[in-house]
Amino acid sequence: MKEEYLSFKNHINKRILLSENEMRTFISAFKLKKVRKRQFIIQPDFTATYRNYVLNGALRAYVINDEGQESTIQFAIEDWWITDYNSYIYQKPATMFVMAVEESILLQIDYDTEQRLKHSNPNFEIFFRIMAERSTAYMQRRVIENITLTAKERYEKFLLKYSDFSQRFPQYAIASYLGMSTEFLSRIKNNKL
Amino acid sequence: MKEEYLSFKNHINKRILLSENEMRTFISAFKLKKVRKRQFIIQPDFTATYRNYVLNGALRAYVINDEGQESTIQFAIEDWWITDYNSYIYQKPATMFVMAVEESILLQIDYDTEQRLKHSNPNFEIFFRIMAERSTAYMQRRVIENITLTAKERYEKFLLKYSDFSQRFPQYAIASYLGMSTEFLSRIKNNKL
DNA sequence: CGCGCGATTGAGTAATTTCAAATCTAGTGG
DNA sequence: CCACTAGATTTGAAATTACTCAATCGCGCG
Repeated sequence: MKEEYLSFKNHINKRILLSENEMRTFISAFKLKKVRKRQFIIQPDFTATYRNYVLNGALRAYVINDEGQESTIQFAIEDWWITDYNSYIYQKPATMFVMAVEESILLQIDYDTEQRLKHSNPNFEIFFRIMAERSTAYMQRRVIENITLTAKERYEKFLLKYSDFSQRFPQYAIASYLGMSTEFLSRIKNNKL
Repeated sequence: MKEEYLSFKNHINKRILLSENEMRTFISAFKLKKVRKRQFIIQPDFTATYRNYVLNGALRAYVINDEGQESTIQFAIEDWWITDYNSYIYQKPATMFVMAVEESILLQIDYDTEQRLKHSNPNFEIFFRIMAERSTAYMQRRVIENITLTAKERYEKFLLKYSDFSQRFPQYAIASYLGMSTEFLSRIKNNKL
């Protein structure tokens, strides 16, 4: 087992119990992929082929509406997953951009390989079920925060939970993640209200 | 197979392929539950024991914040599932209320039974994995709409997608689902802007 | 039949956006 | 390594969006 896969192995161990053999099988379904800064791994109209685990680096998923406004859907740094979820699970064209914000190293599994993996061993199926369940819970918490909190409260909560993110992603991306304008976030940060 | 379970059977068939035998096993893990109008099936501080499929009726999940303001998290009518998702999957105390808005008939599975069911047959595991995946995708679409659309746009999209809901749930519940005040929704509806 | 909750309306206010200009910053080529 | 530039952030002022509070209306349920 390569040293660089340690965090991934750890990630898996936190979710399911696998034998050494199973672990090897699981990990070997993933391919190492390096992406340069500003490189896109997913673009609208192309179907998302991969589910991506971030070994190293930082990426951002966002959509662009008719007026050209960006909305950040997801951030990912080390030990996070990222893809256009809708596109990946339904295997239909993406609506998102997923771009590397830093030079990054990913572990990629493609859709067909994932299906085969899951059918080959119920433990693998369980792993993806647990991932999906937690994603749902996570998304639901985000919905709740979005509809119940003010812009300032959303930003403060964001800082508490993801202090790393604010160092590694541009302010305008964070603003659009939190559903507010760049200017307004700037004013919140600098207490200009 | 009882006639009243037909919609449930159909719901399952759309997601996985089961033998007659498997279908019987699966369905028998659920218990029929009738709830009266205004009855709570989940309350804050109590752990959500059940995942609930709605055979008949209408329910609403909501949270109440420190200032006493309600926010609707989810609606459920026939052929929808409802629970406090966070509470159920992590088996920790709920933060939501789930209340029957109409007299309703539910199919309930409790947490332990669900675990046993999943471990007894990979097909059942697949079913819950697919449910969770689709929930994540669904939640993500809701997040996107929340951060990209104005109040009016959110309401219009809601009407298109869930025209049934606006008949069966009170206006203030829909407003809080969409993250706006009751008064503002009323003005949108009646073009008083 | 009336009570009470939910929906509507009006007026004033708060939150947030928009637009435009100024300032800062990081990356690029010379 | 520095100067330049494009992009990112900040600031100000005005406009818009949405909320709050209070009063009224409407209607379904007991």
